[in-house]
Amino acid sequence: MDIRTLCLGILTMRDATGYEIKKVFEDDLSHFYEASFGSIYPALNRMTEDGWIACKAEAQDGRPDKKIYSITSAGRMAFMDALQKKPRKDRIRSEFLAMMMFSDLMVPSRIAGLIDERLAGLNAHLKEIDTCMDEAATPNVVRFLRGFGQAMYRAERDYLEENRHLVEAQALMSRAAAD
Amino acid sequence: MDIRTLCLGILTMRDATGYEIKKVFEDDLSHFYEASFGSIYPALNRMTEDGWIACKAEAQDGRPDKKIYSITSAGRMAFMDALQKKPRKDRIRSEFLAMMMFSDLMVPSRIAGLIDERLAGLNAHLKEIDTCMDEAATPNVVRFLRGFGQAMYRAERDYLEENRHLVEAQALMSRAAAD
DNA sequence: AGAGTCATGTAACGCGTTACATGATTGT
DNA sequence: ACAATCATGTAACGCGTTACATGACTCT
Repeated sequence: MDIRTLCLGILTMRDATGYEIKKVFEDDLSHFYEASFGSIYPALNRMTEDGWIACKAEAQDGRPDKKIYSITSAGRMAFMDALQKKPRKDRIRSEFLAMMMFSDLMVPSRIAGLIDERLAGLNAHLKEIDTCMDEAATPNVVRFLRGFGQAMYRAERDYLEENRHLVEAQALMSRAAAD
Repeated sequence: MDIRTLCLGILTMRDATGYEIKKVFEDDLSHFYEASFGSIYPALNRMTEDGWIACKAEAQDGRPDKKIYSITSAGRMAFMDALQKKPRKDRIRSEFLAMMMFSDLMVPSRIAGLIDERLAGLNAHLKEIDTCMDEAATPNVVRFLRGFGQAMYRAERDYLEENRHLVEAQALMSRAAAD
């Protein structure tokens, strides 16, 4: 499921511009996917060529024409096919954890700083989810996805708080051994 | 932190061949990073050119020469620099969750099947971690990383078990409304 | 005054996956 | 017999990021 296919999926839900699709990525998918304009706009152009989506341009003053995309029946079929394929393994890439692996090459204050920043980020995410979870009118699916993010962030926060000593103590021991 | 830099980091811990580096990715980093030979071997070649690592070839019979890489002082400095940069945001890409977003386009049995498979995968991961967590002689850092994976897998399992109804019920309701 | 929102795009570039190529040895 | 382990690599290709280009309107 590349960005292209995901854009197509979003267009099964409603007509949208590239700009609006980006917002769906930010609002609903941000915890487990991201996409930049540099990938969204070319994706839309290509799918238009392929006949999977159609585009109506709306003139605006002082801004580029607004291009409202809608899915075609060929596009809808293509997306249904994509939903029948088995999802591939998650791709995760965490530089934070990769750095933790080398904690014995860092001074303790650096390790602590990294973990503190990470926790701050997690708490910020959680706060943000909390504020938008209250809103009624949120579809169940979006609730499910947001709740998923929430559960993961909480689990990570709890784990870090309880286990940071494993990397922080390790650094102290390596330094002690070096003396 | 690209694959190249991570290979360099692994070589701060011990000399290794490309093949062995791949195993470190599989054993210690698999929960939040992955790398294929197609990225590891070119990375090693390039870092050799750059003078960050050095290579000793060992002849073998019936197999390609074993190339044992070791980090140079220039390489060690480069890696220390990398550890001072602030880690970039995690990159996550979950096709499973992306598909869940479109649960109302799938028949209930398909949704249930996807979730069941996902749970099976999570349980398999957890089982695997359980078996290798017992081993003494596992460094604290590796414990920390494995424990991290464990905590995440458990959190996801629990979340899915408790909240799958949100996507499964949604599908039923959409279908009911369509009747 | 400055940040943020709306709105589209292109071009270069790097990164990494995938598939291919080779082939002996060891374990089930 | 068959799969897995050991061991290295290349080439094509796609995907996506990043930076750049443009510019008005609105909120603080």
